[in-house]
Order: sequence, then structure tokens, then C-alpha cells
Amino acid sequence: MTISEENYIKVIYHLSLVSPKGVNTNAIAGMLDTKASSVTDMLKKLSEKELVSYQKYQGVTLTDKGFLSAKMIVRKHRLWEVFLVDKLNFSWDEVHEIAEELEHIKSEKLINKLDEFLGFPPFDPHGDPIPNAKGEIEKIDKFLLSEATLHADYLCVGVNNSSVEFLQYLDKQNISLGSTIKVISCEEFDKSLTIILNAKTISISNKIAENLFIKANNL
Amino acid sequence: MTISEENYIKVIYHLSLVSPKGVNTNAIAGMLDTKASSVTDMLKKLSEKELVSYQKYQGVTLTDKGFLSAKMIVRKHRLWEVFLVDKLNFSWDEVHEIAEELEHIKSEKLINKLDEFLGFPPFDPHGDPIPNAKGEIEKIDKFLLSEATLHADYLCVGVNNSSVEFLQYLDKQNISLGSTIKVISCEEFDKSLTIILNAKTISISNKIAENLFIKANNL
DNA sequence: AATAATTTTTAGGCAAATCTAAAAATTATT
DNA sequence: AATAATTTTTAGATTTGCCTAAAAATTATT
Repeated sequence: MTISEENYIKVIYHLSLVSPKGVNTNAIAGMLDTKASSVTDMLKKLSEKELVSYQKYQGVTLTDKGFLSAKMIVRKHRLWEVFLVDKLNFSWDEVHEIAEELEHIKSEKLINKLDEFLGFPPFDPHGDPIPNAKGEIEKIDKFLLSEATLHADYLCVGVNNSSVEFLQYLDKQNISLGSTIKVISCEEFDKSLTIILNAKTISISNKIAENLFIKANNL
Repeated sequence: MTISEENYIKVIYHLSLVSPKGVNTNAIAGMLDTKASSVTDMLKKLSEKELVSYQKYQGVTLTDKGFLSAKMIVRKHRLWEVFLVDKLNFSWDEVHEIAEELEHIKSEKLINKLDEFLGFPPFDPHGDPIPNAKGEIEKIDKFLLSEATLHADYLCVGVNNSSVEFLQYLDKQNISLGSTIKVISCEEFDKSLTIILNAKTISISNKIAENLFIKANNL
């Protein structure tokens, strides 16, 4: 698999988590910052390699083979992110781009040894689960802060957006994975929230709330 | 710089250490397992980018810019090798291939943090010096075992050949970096040596002796 | 159900890096 | 110094991944 093929497979994987019935050509083009015609070309190629099932005009889905490949790329990406943060002291907003390159390094032995070296981490620095060597992914019961119930106790467990801007905003607000969150009130007009974050009261916009994953904090 | 360009620059660097007056097209083609005509094409491109100075039929040399680029690639390659051996417990015969991929990862911050994480190692697992962040390389006074004086005390400090076969042969003979070596005798006919290696007497061929670097061991 | 809007595909091209085969330049040999 | 051998370059193709522009299919709207 070429780097380009891997990038397509990875994008199709992420999009198919949202639209499991078939991923659109345009959606792929948008994610890869390329043109729909280029996507069509590549889909034919991936289809011949039996990594996707593709019928003209009907969108694509990953085959079992493609699905496993995708999870292995995601595994590599997330393990490298852990390495960069835990071992090299990068901040969580710096690692995505570098991991985009590292995820294409080929050796399976390398990635399994890296996994061991890191202590088999279940999550990456953004709270995303890391597939194990067999491609199995732990499911956790997380949802968006925008869907939280008032006055219930939550823990911040992930982000739905790994952009530098968003992550740096969270740093500024002292929001990190493991922070405790309780929603005190929700403004009707703009759906902004007043929350108690680690015992301090702050206000956040709906857009932020829609990009933070939380889970119940059973004290 | 593309991966292909980086590979050319690296090969020109290694060859120019042996033939500093200009590297032959054919020599480059041999190292990269490609054809002379492909090399010519690339030399024109590298010349336009001012990474090499190239005149038709006259061979190439690296410009200062090309020389620094080459050393940075070598730096990355060797640091990753140290990481693989010291942190992930790879054996020294497994790391070259993986480092060939890792050396093309772009982030300078990454490599400097890796250097720090590894404790600024001066040598890679094969005894080759690691250029520092400025591209400076420590020179050490090493020479080939085939040039050793009889009955003098030496330390093994490097290998002149990183092939799996050679490195595994050394493992089998318990020859590693830091081993003490004294040459007891040299056979006229085939230049094979009888040596005392870490207090044990063994016999090695001239071909082996020509691929092992040693330095004086001032006890 | 017909038309409009959107999405997707096809057709034809381009740039990078490679190749083969032939031509040109250099180097070695007589 | 002329010829032979070798090395290097040029010329013309090929493959991969991308592009633009136009055509075809699908979906939405009246």
C-alpha cells in the first residue's frame, strides 16, 4: 500500500463511522483536500485491490481487509501520538501532524514493540481508543458535553476535534482529559453552558460543548 | 525535499566520503538500485535546487546546502537506530531498514527531542557517529582490523558493513562494540587472523577484518 | 413527472520518478 | 593518434496521483 492509498483508506474508515451505509466521493475529497475526480480514480484502484467495495455513483464501504488495514493505520497513528506526548514531552496540539507521517512507517514488529514500550496504552492523548494488535477497539460509553444532563457529574474523556486552535483553547481554560464537569445551566438563546470545571465555574459556547466527549462520573 | 531526493543526497554524501573529488553517476545508480539515466535526471533536478554542483560527464559534489541536508538525514537515521535498539530492544541487525523509513520524517523538533530523550548519544548501534543539531560530526581515530599491528591492544568500535549477514556473524562470534581485540598472528596465504577476542582465541577471515573498525585500547 | 441542482464519473493532460534504447562524451588500449 | 570500451546523457515511454472540463447519473424541487 502506498502512502496515498493508506490516507484514502484511513479517511474512508473515519467517514464510515458516521455514514456506515456508504461514503460519498465528495466527502472523501473534502477530507483529503483533493478533487472528486481524483477520488474516483483512487476508488477504482482500491476496489481492484479489494480494500473497498465500490459501485459507481453508490459510494464506498471498506471490505474486511480494508477495515483491518484502516484500524492498523489508526493504531499506528495513536501509538505514535502517545509516544510523542508521554516520552518526548510534546503537547497534545502538536502531535497530530507528526503522527500523520509516522503512521505510514511499515514495520509491524516496530509498532508492537512501541505498544509494549508505552505500556499498552488504551487511549491516545486526545482520548481516542487505540486498536490492539488484532485490530480490536475498546468501546467506551462517551457522548458530547452538549448532550449532558444538568447537575449530573461527568468526566472529560476526549475531544471530537484535534485542531491546534481547539486544543489550545482547552489548555487556556484548563480543560484536560480527566477534568470533572457538571453543567449548571444552559442558555436558551445560544445553547452556551455554565459548567463547574474542576471546582471552578466557567462559561463555554455550544461549539465547544459539541467537541468535548464526557462520560458519567460515578463518584 | 521528496523522499527520493533525500535518498539521492544521502547516497551522494556517503560516496563523497570515499571519492571527494566527484561522485560517479554509475556509483549512485548502483547504490540506489536504479539506472544511470534516472540518476542523470535527478542530478539535474538537485542541481537546480542547488543541493549539488553538477556538470555533465564530470560527476557531482554536494554544495554546502546539500552537505548539511545530508548530515541531517544521517542524523535522523542514526538517532532512530539508537531508539530502536536502546528503547525498543531491537537487535543491531534489524534496525537499518526501519531507520531508512524513519529518516524521512520531517519535523526538526521531533528529532531534537528524540536526541534529548536518548541522552544525546554520540554513536549509533553500529559505531557510526551521530551529527549534532548543527550537523557537526565527532571524528574518532578508528581504522580497520585488517590494518592492526600484531600484539597491540584494541577495542572494537564499529562496523564497515551493516548487512544482516555480517552483523549476525559477529553476534555468533560474540564480537560486539567494546570487545577487546589483540591480533596474535596473520596467515600469509589468505590474510586470515588469529585474534584474542575478550580473552578467547578465535580465527577470522580477512573479509571480516576488513569490515571491523578498531581503535587503540590504552589500558 | 419534468426540470433543476448536485454529485459523480469520464476523458484528456500534467509532473515526478522511473525505464529502455540509442547517441554522445570520456577514458583506456593498442 | 586512432580505435575500442566504458560511462554518461538524451529521447521517448510508462506509472502514479493529481488536475480541469465536460458528460452522465442521481437527487431535489417545482
